[in-house]
Amino acid sequence: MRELTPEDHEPVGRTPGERQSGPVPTIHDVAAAAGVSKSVVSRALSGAPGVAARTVTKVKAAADALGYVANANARGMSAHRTHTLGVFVRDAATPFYGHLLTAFQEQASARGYRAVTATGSGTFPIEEERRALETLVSLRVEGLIVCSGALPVEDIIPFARRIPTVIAGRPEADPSVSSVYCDEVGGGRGLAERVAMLGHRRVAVMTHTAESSITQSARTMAMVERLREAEVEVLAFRCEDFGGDVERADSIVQAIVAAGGVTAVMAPSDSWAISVLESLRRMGLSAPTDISVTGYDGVRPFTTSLLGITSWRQPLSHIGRLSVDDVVDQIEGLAEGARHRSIAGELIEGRTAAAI
Amino acid sequence: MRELTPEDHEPVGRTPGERQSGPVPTIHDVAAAAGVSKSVVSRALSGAPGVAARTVTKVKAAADALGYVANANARGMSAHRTHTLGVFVRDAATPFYGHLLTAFQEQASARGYRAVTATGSGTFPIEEERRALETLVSLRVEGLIVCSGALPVEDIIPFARRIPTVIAGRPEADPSVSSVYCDEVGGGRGLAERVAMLGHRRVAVMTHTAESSITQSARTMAMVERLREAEVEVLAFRCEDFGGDVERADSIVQAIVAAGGVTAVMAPSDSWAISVLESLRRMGLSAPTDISVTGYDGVRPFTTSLLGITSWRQPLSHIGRLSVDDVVDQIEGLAEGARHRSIAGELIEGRTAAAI
DNA sequence: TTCGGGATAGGGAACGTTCCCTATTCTGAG
DNA sequence: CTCAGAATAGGGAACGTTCCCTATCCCGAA
Repeated sequence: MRELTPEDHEPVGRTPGERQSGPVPTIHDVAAAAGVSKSVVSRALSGAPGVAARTVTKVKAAADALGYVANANARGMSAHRTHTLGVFVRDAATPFYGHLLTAFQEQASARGYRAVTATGSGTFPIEEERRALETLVSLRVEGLIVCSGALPVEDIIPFARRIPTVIAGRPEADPSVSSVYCDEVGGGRGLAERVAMLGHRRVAVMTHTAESSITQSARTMAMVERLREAEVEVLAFRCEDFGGDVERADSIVQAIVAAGGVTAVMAPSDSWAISVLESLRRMGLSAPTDISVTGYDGVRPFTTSLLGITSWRQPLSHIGRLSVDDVVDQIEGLAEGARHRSIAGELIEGRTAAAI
Repeated sequence: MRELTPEDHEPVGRTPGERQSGPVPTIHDVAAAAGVSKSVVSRALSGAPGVAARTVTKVKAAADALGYVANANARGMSAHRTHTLGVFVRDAATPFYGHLLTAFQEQASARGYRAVTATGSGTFPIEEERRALETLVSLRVEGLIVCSGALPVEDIIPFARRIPTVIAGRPEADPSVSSVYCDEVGGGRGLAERVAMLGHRRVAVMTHTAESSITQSARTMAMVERLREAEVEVLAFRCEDFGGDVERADSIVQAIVAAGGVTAVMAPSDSWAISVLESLRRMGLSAPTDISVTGYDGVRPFTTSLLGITSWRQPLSHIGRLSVDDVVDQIEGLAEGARHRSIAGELIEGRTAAAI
């Protein structure tokens, strides 16, 4: 995208600001308007018993008229409950995290909680992620859902000791934090099995180290393992970055082609698979004619039939739902201790991988 | 995606929960640990003057040792400031909103604010969106950024009267609320001009009503207008849903093909364009050979060269940045009143639209 | 008529901060 | 040695709620 200059945005108009109604009304304002005490207002609006029906009506009318919205900060202080879940996702712009976010929000409200989200950006330094969790804690959220392929579990544990926490979307087996994830080993192996069954004997796997992505390293290790079991020759290529960076992809694909005889490339994500396919295209090659390509994640819009990526689908809405259930169960004392749940994914039969 | 059964997730393990360290420490705990008063702790940690250097060191050490994180609720109450911006996006799973979210977060932290996000899901009823804004207000955010193609401005104005507010990513000219958006008229017209220049004389435009999407109706109206100016015959097809729903797309595309002689389809978004391309594919047709197709938005991953969608790019990170600047300027009294800023987008020359 | 007791309303403390104001300590000049 | 005044520390109110406890009201029964 070209850099936009200041000239690109034209002020269309501006009107003098008349912020009305003065400061935000408090419970005292409502009490005064309704001619009752603040205690009565509190009970009337929260539906607590001990208030006459006609008083409730009167109070509600006064609250509506003033546009009263109770101060959640004060409520949190006094009631020692915020009914809020803190969600951290590494990169909201990625469809993978975006879908998780939506699932969290839906299930949280189904369970009677609000979800407050803090986000990073793809290139977030780890230290910033820790600070984001701290921000969430400062809001006194009652539970924490952490979605980051990068933040080490040791950085999460201190928070988990204080607040019910779940690590979502990545394999984690630490006994002190709950986790919900799509079975990465099963997924990596399943997809690799498919590639082996298609008859490929020399396969390039794009790998991560655990430092750069805990999730993706687990699945790519499983791919390598399963391919080797099928006596397939495996060539590993490091791709430490998160999404598919153009130059990175180009150089990796060139190296793969230069290695000679490779008939399939297994990318660690759909995003990377797209970058690989783009690189191949630039080199005048295409999948699966010249070389097979697989992705991983299986989330819209990557799954469009136009691209037909052969991939492995992670049931994100299910992961989201179970994650929220886990923290809420912890909060409400319905569950004791950390639980680890691994959910099965499934193969997406695309058109980018074919028999040799 | 098939429905996952409970059998799909296997508990991997569970350990007895030992939530340590008791309740979250307060400023009093830190004060006791450091052997000073709470006032000194407050000043030491906030960097306020009037505390001896060695006391600051001592207090910080005590706070670290206890894992003290100040209660933002209490701080907000006392200081009458929360340094928090409330962001509402309609559907976090959509790359369009996801990118905006990232931009908001980055610019907010650059300006010294934290951003708290509330999300809907594509099918959010309007009433729920209003409640989400109320939730944000209850947190006493200092500013509000609203991103929803659907929520009518009348529902936003009551909030804008109380709190600095900006409507982001959609054209809005109401004098009482700021807005930042990509020039929808310029974009719709620019893309239509391109289609006309390619020689198309009979074009299908997929339109929205303002009720279903304020943003998309503005751009499609501009498309229709510009095409008519070029004396191109325009056939309008309603597509009230938000993203590209498969059956919906199929029936619309069938209607377009049945209309006969249409050489180009202008979709209201890239998401819809993909659905249209998929439908065409199912019908054995392809773009641009049989019919040209254009999208709108120009955001990753829709912009992949593999799809090569002819589209119009909205500079989302720029929109995000200016939106945050606008609310923050309002909060800090650097700007008086509502401002409307329209930012130019640009044509993406793809391969799905060609000369007739 | 009086009184008990249920229904309803009000008062006040507490939550964890910040911020203002006062108390104490320290320093150096006269 | 005394004292002014700066530097530093501490005390207390306030923020807007909730929640517990007490006060008031009203009704019916004795």
